[in-house]
Amino acid sequence: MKKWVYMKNLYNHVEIEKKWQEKWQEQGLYKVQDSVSEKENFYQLVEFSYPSGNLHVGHWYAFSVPDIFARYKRMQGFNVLYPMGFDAFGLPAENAAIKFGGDPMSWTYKQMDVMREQLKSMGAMFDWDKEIVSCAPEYYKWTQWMFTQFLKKDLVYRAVTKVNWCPKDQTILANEQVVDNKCERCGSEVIQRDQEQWMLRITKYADRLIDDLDTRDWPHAIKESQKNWIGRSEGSEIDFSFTKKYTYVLLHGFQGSPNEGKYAWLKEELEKRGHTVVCPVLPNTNSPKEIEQVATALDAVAYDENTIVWGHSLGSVVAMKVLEKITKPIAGLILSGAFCSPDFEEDKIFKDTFTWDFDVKKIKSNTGFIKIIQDTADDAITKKQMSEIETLLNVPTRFVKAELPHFDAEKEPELLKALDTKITVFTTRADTLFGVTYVVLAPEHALVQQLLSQIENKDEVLAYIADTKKKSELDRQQSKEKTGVQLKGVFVINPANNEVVPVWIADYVLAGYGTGAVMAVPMHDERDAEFASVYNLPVLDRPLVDKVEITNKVGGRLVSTYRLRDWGISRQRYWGTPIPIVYDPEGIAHPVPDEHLPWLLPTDVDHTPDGTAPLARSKELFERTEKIFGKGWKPEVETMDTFVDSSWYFYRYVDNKNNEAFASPEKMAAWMPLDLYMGGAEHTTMHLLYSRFWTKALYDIGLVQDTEAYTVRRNRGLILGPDGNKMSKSKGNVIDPDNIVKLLGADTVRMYLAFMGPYGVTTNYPWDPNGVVGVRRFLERVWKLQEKISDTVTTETKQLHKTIKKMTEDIEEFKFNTAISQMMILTNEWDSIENISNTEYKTLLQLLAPFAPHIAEELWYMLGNTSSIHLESWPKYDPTKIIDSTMTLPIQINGKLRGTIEVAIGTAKEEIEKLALENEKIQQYISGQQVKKIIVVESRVVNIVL
RNA sequence: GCCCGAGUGAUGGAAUGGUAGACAUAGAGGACUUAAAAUCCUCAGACAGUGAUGUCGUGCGGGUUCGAGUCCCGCCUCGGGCACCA
Repeated sequence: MKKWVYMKNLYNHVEIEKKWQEKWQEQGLYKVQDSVSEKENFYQLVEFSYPSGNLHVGHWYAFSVPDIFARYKRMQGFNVLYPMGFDAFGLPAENAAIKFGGDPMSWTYKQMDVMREQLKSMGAMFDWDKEIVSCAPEYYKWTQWMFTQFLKKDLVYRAVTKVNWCPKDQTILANEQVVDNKCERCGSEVIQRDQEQWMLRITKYADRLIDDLDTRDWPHAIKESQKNWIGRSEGSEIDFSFTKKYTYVLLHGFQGSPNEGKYAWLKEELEKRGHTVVCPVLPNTNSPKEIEQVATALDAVAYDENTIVWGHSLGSVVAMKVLEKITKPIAGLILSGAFCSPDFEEDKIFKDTFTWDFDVKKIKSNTGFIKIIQDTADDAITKKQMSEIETLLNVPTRFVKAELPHFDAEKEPELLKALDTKITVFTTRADTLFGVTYVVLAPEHALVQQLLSQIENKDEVLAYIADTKKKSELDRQQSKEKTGVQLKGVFVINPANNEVVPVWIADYVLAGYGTGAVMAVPMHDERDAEFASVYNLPVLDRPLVDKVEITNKVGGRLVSTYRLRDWGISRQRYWGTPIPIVYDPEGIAHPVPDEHLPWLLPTDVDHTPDGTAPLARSKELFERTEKIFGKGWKPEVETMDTFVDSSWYFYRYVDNKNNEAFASPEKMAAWMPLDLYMGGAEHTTMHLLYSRFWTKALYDIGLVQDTEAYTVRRNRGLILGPDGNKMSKSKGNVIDPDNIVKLLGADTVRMYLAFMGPYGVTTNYPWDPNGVVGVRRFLERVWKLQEKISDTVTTETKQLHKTIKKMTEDIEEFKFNTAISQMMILTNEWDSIENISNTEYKTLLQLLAPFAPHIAEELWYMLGNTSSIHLESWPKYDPTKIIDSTMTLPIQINGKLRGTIEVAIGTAKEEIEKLALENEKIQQYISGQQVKKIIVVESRVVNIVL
């Protein structure tokens, strides 16, 4: 840009742009009404911005180029909403506040003030009355409200992520805090536990999120990567039962009997599977005594390594007492509806007839595995009791939903699942089932722990599991050599042909995908083949069968499995939307009722991160909770992922001041779904997927009318530095838009960004400091063309109408670059003619207005107009005026261009053929050769084939 | 490895299967100027030729077609996404 100096006298952009920005604001030129008679609404949106501070070229590209389209649509007669706001929660504000002092809130609001002024310098048609700010209580009130609505619809739940848990310290440990599977601080054995975290059930929508993509006018790339991300694979779950048969002892509870539905049903089901089942009648079931019940249970069977004991309710207490007494270890202990203290609301009759101390050491050493399974909606025992027994035995509880509370239904499939051990594999190749030569479990698979007592090479297996745990995710990904260990002594049966196959563990099988277990078919699967060759496992070439048929035949299930995981939204951070949950003294979570929303983010918090949730340090928050809900109530101290805030913001723009609802149905009906959503490609699998899920969830609850919130989506690319690299301070290639705007004007910057290449494709364009000057020159040319206006000229040039036509078509396709070049072609032509008419020039200004709103407005008023050019309509071309009378037709010989002829439009084919052949130059080429064929493509080409 | 997308002058980029390189930048020459900048005019894919003109030319190799930057097959390179996903 070194050679260019602007001519102050000719066109003073600084003055003009400032003047019009102020006037527009005074006039309220861009105020948007919800409906304007005879105008169709058009809602265009660009992803709102994080208030990071200075506006960079990327912001200009993101917001000012779409403004061209918004203005164009407005001139086309649409009532256009093109709003702006701030995605204001998030980590950078916390970090900045730490770095520069102060608190995240005042820092954020200060940044927003700066950015708002910078955004205004673009001359965009934002209606600032529509602004939204995601960190404002009046906004996050609705984020919280939606969360509680989702909670009611079971779209929110807790507890899925596996975390390291120290049962003594009652705390989550980071991987770094676990040494040799022991707590770094207290030395207790660390267990892997499903930590309760707030999760959103996005996987429930996996199918719809994939299937509805087909209805969208979105870039192919987005659809592909969302599909990829969700990762649906359709296949079968197939059960492989163990060769080993057990003797089950089923112990019923207080006032129970083996004849009750679930016991009888379980007995039948287990016997069907070849096991022996003993179901003793425990004496005096209405007034049970420990001594006689335990004695009866002990007499029921000879307890040995093939015995599995299941105790339900009080039966779980009996079971534990049995385990204290037996002399040699059994295979396993399963407890359901279990407790270890008589801490019931009313005194139970067995309170004093049982003893409530347990020899945990003895119990544990007398059994191969312990499983606890509890009903989330249990009404017989309390959460506290569940937590007590978990702590007592130091075994993670599996929470399930029973058919009836406390597993009191006739049939309880979850119980059968817990009792009947088998390996369930997921496969997309059920057709290869006959070729299975072994089965592989993920080392973390729960079954491995359960099988431990019967594994002959226990030490080797444990060592391998420990090794796997030591490896970081990265390590596991990097080393592709297959490793694994056979679980010696453990075999399963292939349900298709009853062949007995060995079971292995290997870290190439992932616990988090499918069922965490695979059937290995080395004949048809590369990884299985690799593994088989490392460990010399057999490879069987068996005929393929029909997937569906075989799945049904072996009692398997056709299922889809997904790569997509549920969305964990809990953040141990300060600057975010507080999760509107409070806990009662029993520790049960309750949503904060609507009347207490917004559930305010406390301000009395030292937000310096130290790994714990900063809100836990807020005195005010805890006092507020007790004051509203009562003594012993505690607030949730986590905040939400900021992607939650941005999952619904497009609904708020249409009704941003509503205190009664997140948006009124009328306003949503007026504007939603978005007609056009533009944004960065980086949001493809996060924001775009989350917000789609959010919309569908709102739709299912009946809060919105759309299953998809945006009709058309376009991604844009990046603006690179002049050297073709991503702009970064360290590379010294950062273009500061403020400087260029000062030097060349906002109009020039907007238009240059639009001129670089087509918008809406994810191509990255380097900023050319010289290129931007070309656009400035063009604007000056337009300015100077005023001098050529003459009242005596009334004819309109053909080129003008061609320009209108081409620009209209190009803008519709976001090809602003060719639209601009067409304007340049027009002005280049005008440069070479003497005079132009007033109306022609006015039309040019109208065409220019969306691109360069300030200069167009200035010139418009200079022509004597008294109302804004931005209230004008987009020009229409006259089709009769673009018809040429003659045209140049290329003549090819054998497809090679050899000359051109001028012909009148509408000349008959025969005549064109004749003219072509008569052409002097063409004659030279033909010179005596035989013309085989002449192809005349109307107003395109003539091809002579020799 | 798998799945997308893209390869056109010195550069950004134009081209419903029909005159490849519009428009713009950079470049060369000229006009204006004491001079420079700005502005205006002209040239400009490569090679050969004084020239008219010819040959070649859209990542590479094939193919379809009267005709291919564009469609098909096989590669190469770059960019993006996913990745031991069963």
